[in-house]
Amino acid sequence: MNEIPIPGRGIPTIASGGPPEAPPFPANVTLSDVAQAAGVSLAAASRALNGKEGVRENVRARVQLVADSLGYRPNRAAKNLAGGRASVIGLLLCIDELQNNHYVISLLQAFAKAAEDHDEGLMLLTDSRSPSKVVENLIRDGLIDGVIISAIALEDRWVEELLDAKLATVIVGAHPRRSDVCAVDVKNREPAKLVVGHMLDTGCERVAMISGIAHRVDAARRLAGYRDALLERGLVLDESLIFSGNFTRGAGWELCDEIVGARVDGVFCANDQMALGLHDALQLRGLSAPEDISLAGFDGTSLDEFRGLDLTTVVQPFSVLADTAIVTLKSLVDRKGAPREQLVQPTVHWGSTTRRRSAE
Amino acid sequence: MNEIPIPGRGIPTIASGGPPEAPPFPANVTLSDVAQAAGVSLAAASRALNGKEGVRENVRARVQLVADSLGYRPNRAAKNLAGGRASVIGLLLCIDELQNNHYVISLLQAFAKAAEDHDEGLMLLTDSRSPSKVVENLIRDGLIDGVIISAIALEDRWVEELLDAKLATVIVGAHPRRSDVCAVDVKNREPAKLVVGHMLDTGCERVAMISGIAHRVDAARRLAGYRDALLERGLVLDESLIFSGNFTRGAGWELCDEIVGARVDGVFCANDQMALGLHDALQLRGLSAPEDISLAGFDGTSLDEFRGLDLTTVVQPFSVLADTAIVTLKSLVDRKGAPREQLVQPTVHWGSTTRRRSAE
DNA sequence: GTTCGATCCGTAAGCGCTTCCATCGACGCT
DNA sequence: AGCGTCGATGGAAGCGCTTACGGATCGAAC
Repeated sequence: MNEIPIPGRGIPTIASGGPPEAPPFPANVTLSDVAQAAGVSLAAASRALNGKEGVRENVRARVQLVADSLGYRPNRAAKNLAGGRASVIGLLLCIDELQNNHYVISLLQAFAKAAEDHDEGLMLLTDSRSPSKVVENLIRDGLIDGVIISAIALEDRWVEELLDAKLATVIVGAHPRRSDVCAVDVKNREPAKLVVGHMLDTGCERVAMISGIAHRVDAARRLAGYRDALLERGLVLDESLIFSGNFTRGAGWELCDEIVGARVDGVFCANDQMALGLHDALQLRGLSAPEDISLAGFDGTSLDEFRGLDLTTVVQPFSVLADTAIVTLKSLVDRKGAPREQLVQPTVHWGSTTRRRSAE
Repeated sequence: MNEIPIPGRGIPTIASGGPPEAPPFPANVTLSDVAQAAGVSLAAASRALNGKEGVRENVRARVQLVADSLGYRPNRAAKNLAGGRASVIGLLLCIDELQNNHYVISLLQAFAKAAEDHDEGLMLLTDSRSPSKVVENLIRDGLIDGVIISAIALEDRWVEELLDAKLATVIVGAHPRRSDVCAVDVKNREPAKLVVGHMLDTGCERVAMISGIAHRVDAARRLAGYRDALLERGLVLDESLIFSGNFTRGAGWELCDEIVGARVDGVFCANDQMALGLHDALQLRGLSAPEDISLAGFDGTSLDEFRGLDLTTVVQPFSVLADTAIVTLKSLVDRKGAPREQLVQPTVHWGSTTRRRSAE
């Protein structure tokens, strides 16, 4: 079954040179090698391997089998040049965020993994040049099929440029302003409401929120979730309990005094980093969660943080996010169309920093 | 001067279509466009732009000028296919380290910037597949000129595979076992000695060290620097003051008790993250630096950490590291040869966590 | 049995670039 | 003046792939 006739392990390429010097890997197998071995033409082999029509199913299978057993790997440069997909995607993110933004790092990590899974190359693109410069490069270089862009902290100009340049683009993590761009995001509002609701249901009476950067959509949605929870329970919304943060650890740290002063018994932070900062500051003041203050965050990026803190948080399914984005981008590149906005469902990790429901 | 005759802003490509639909960017300029505009052959243009010999200097200048004014950008896919450099380099790192290892993140960031500076594309490679798989892909895909590999936390097999596959390779940050690989690293021993020496010279009498992962070369060198400082001052080396850490924040945190118990008045940590962990733990016990214990780290990755801690640390010149590595890789790719080991000089940031020399 | 259409497949033309090789002119020599 | 030499130059092949395009094959319908 597996026994496809392979033309001598030494593939019929150029004269194979002297006997003793074996190449480190089975010498490069080209599509034409595969075609020859499978007894079909170059064109047919290409069609077969790329799932295009115009090839009988049994031929396709045969070619596929031969390709596999020969260890054929398409040359991406050639593929791209000839007009096909290069199987390389770009990931555009704000380079400065890399340093301290756990969310961005998690995203990067997830995309690195997901790209491998999809057998796509991952080119790292950053905003260290002007949008138009970068976009220009991308188009001209011709070795990227599409771009995934983390809207976080990137000006809208980026998206504009990318779209105007007719590059396949998928946004991750924030709502697009334009109606012609695909976006993949996590649900923000609903889980925020869930967490805050839980805090209120388990004994908290004054739950504050440290919000994120005001103009960011995700921040707004999490805040909305917080409001929802309060309103649903008929509680009056105390605007003074909404502290404005900026998604950094420092923000949580610095807001500690104010928050303690506000005599709250619970704090929902728009992301984990702020929760961590707040937690540390509280600890320094001899206060602890959940005994003194219930604490919750968002993102799930601090779960790997060193032991000692088991934060309640809304865990972003980064790998799902990345996977979805890549699938979407691929279908965009193949002009198959794709849903404009996809929201994936996060899970809530109930850590030790919030009180658990006593009954149940 | 700038007035090179350009053949109508609409470059002579395909029929330019209707009048109103201007392309988002000056339509793709190919080398042949440039050649034509400059009045030379394709071959000559290629040679001119690539700095190869066989072109008169004035011709080269003219071609260059035309290329610039036309906004020519070589198509990397084509370039690569034809056997030239693609101007894309791979950066291989341990994907799991990305999450919590500040050093790796800084490295990544630095490389992203440096790559842009050198007009190189940056492909992110990870160790989520087996070395041979990855290497195989690289070779066959044919769109990478060479690989930079952060030896940190990667098994030696990676380097082996890469080298055996005859891929241009540069190691960053650790000493190679093989003598045929180029490496770029920061000086470890000397600055470690400097910092520890300073602690000893400014009042510390018992300086402990939290070492890094034992088998790692950088860890060993920093430890050696610590020893150097002690020995140089004729102090007896107390092995019990060397605590073994693992470069994580958690290690510093957890070693706090032991360290306090050892009644030391200074601690040199093999990296900043451990210093941070230790600092936090100390703070929680009501101890502070440098009043109670002088504290120093290594890497310089925590300087951007939220305010409140100004750690004394050996700052790795990440951008220099990245730049050097890329330059080295390029010359390797061009078969120009390169120094086998390059050590770049870090700077010491004297923060508030160590006592400053009273005089001076 | 011929004709038509659909389906499968092979031929060949590039994609944009590098590089080998032949050409060509200018120069220095006898 | 004639010849060899050498550097500058253009022509053309080809990197590995996709994709019109057209030829072959087969079944069905007349």
